[in-house]
Amino acid sequence: MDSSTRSPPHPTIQFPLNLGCATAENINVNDKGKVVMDEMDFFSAKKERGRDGGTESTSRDLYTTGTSSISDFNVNTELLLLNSANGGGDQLIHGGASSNSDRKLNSEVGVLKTELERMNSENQRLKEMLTQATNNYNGLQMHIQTIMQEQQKGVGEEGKNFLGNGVSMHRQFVDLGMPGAAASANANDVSSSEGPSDDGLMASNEAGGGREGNQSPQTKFPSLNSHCTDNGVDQATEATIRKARVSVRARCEGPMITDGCQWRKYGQKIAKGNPCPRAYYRCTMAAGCPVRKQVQRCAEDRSILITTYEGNHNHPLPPTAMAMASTTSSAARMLLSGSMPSADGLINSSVLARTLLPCSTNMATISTSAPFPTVTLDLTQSPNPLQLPRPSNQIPIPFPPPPATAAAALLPQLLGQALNNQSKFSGLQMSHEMDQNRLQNQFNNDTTSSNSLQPNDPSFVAALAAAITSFIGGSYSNNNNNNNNNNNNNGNDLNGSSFYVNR
DNA sequence: CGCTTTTGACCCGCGC
DNA sequence: GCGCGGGTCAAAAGCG
Repeated sequence: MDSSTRSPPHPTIQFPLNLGCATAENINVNDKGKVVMDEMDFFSAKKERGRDGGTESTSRDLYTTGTSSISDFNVNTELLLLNSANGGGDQLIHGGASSNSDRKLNSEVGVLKTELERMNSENQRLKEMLTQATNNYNGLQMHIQTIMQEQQKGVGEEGKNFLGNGVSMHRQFVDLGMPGAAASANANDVSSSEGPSDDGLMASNEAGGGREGNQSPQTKFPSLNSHCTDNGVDQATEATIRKARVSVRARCEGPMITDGCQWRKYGQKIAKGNPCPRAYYRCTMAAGCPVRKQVQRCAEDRSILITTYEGNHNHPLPPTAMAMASTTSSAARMLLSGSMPSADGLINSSVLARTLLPCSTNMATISTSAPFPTVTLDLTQSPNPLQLPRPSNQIPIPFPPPPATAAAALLPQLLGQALNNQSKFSGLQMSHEMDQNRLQNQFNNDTTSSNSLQPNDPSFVAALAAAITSFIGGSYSNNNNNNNNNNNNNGNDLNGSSFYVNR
């Protein structure tokens, strides 16, 4: 694409990230005007010593031992100690320690050695604790999935599941042994690097080489019908979650809203009933990521862009992308949990809307009557979708940024939280709650220390306000991480959107 | 040259 | 069984 036509980086939610190395020395502005962080040089000390030509052997021995693997970090204490005596190592080795100073030095070395051994053992103990915690987490997750499966069975016995597409649900749940199992494991491996996360739960059910649901697993894997492993349940649930969708309606003049992810267009269709083409995108931030989205303009109002997300990422995400990812995950899980069933398949939005935004109504709709259960966020109906409960005048944000980008980035996060709260009632969100809280804390960072934000809670609203304020104040300088997401997300200046903050 | 976009063809589910 | 519509594939074209 023509880089000259690119719009300036879009503001996104700012996530103050202090890695302890953000000094004036390692923040540079590259030739494209972007602020970049220098890589931390953990070996600078080594270089220094190497240049000095001094005790290079000491540092080399230490570093080469320690950099083979982070997890297997072992300090060669013996070598270090032998050489650490400021040139006196030879004396220690060759028995030259006959003086009092040498004996004193020797005892100090012994103390240090003991201290290092103690720290090593402590490190080992911490690693064991981490392993145990991970195991506990996995066990809980398995337990949750089992409960979900039982609940699904219970619903199925009633002859019809809440999604209203029992046949396809059955098919999806039988998709337990799709060849994507290996890919799923890999996907989980990827996500596990960031700790417990929902991201890894959404393994691709298309990794088995095909379109989901196209081929009956009963014909492909007849033996899978009779028994289901826990792992299989996970995959089946993930496959089902992938069917759930989150739709965002926002006023946007550009081709897409910015959501922090990288997308690649793979198709375009003229859908019935809408002269505007529907574009199909898939996430390209990681190979095999199952997340897709559809982008289509509203037929009635061409300024409204409808973005529908499907699936969950199987890779680490930038913070702004996490917002969307958590939304889709939460929405899918809520729909799966059946916590808000409705006889006619259309769920009233009031509960969700009230939970989502106390001051706004009728902007969130959940529909299970569609081919796929869909949560729709309408950012266009209310002129104040993010109206905050402050008794003051409403003013539009006095900045030229694309407001709907912020709204689109914020609301999924809120929706995710709201949906999560809804889902709590079904008791199915234990692990996800952890993720949500983690995300929420990250989302709010130093603006709040809440461990369990509630959308109805004033603290939540305050946190939201802080986030928006943060977004407004520092958005332009914090968008580089997320707007390397190629050209797809560029040019979408959402000037026509209605996004206001009361002050 | 590699990546992305375009676009016609193809596959599949669903309703009649 | 047939046609329609949604979704995806993949070759060709475009672009930097």
